[in-house]
Amino acid sequence: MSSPQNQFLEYLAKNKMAATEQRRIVLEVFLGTQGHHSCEELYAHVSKRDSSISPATVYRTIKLIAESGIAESLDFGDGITRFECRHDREHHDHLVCIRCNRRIEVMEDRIEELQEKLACKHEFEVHRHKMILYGICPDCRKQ
Amino acid sequence: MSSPQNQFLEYLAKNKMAATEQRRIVLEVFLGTQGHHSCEELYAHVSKRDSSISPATVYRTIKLIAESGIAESLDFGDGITRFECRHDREHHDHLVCIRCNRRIEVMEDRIEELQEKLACKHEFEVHRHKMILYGICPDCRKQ
DNA sequence: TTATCAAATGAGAACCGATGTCAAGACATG
DNA sequence: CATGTCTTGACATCGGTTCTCATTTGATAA
Ligand SMILES: [Mn+2]
Ligand SMILES: [Mn+2]
Ligand SMILES: [Zn+2]
Ligand SMILES: [Zn+2]
Repeated sequence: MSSPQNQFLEYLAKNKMAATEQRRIVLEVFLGTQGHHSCEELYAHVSKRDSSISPATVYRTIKLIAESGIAESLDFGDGITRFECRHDREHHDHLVCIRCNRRIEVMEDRIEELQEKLACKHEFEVHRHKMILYGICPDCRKQ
Repeated sequence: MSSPQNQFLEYLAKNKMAATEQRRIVLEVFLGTQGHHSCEELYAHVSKRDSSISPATVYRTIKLIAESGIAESLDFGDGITRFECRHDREHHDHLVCIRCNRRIEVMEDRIEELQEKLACKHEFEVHRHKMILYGICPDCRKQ
């Protein structure tokens, strides 16, 4: 498997899009982060590297990065779209603490299997799914 | 179990809120609908009954109806908050067609159980969850 | 009943993440 | 290089929702 940088360049080439300096920088900054980040947060990091890059370019570029398969967009229901890196990572879902917003990443094969069966039963062809469990995390329960 | 009307009145009384004509009408209109409806759609129906009621009141009231437990707010990820009636209905999740937006309601006890176990494993106290499977519905697959 | 006053309403402004517009600038191709 | 298209930064605009505030209404007590 190629590096995310090459994967992105291939995606750009295949779609006849230019490999600009801004796109390279946004990708580098994104790859340098961990967790789930909003465009606003990414823009703050990008600005430190090159303050001339605009928020609009960050919005545009992270969307391309997601379309190339390197990032996944996440919607935790608070009106802010976040992105996380998909490169060399397995699929997972999230537990979200409604007190402190802590997010725990989880994966349960049997749930995934049952989701597929459930869809199959309705002759539905699943492309993706979203499963979020909202509640109180261990730390917040102790308080 | 009392009627949703009484349940709402009890909720209002308990929170020292007035049982206004507008609130009664929005509830009646909401109860008269089936499926998943946005505030804009509800407002259109409410207007037919009483054209003096404002959109803001519909937004405010449906939120109270949800807080009272009669409605549930749904987020299918398209930026529009929808509401569906919870009164005398079991919990369910949704399959969403990314072509025609058709929504199929599903319920799988084993998934619900595994979700609870999964949360338990992380010492997480689940309050609610969201599970949506996005894909192509049977009708759209045939095309 | 009627008076009282906090609560709710309608109208419209404001919010805010995100997208659109467009002239100026940068990239790929020869 | 020169060319033509793509991309960019700046800024306007969008749309669902929330806020603000003067006016009206409903709950409670006289
Ligand atoms: Mn994650
Ligand atoms: Mn439903
Ligand atoms: Zn927490
Ligand atoms: Zn369909």
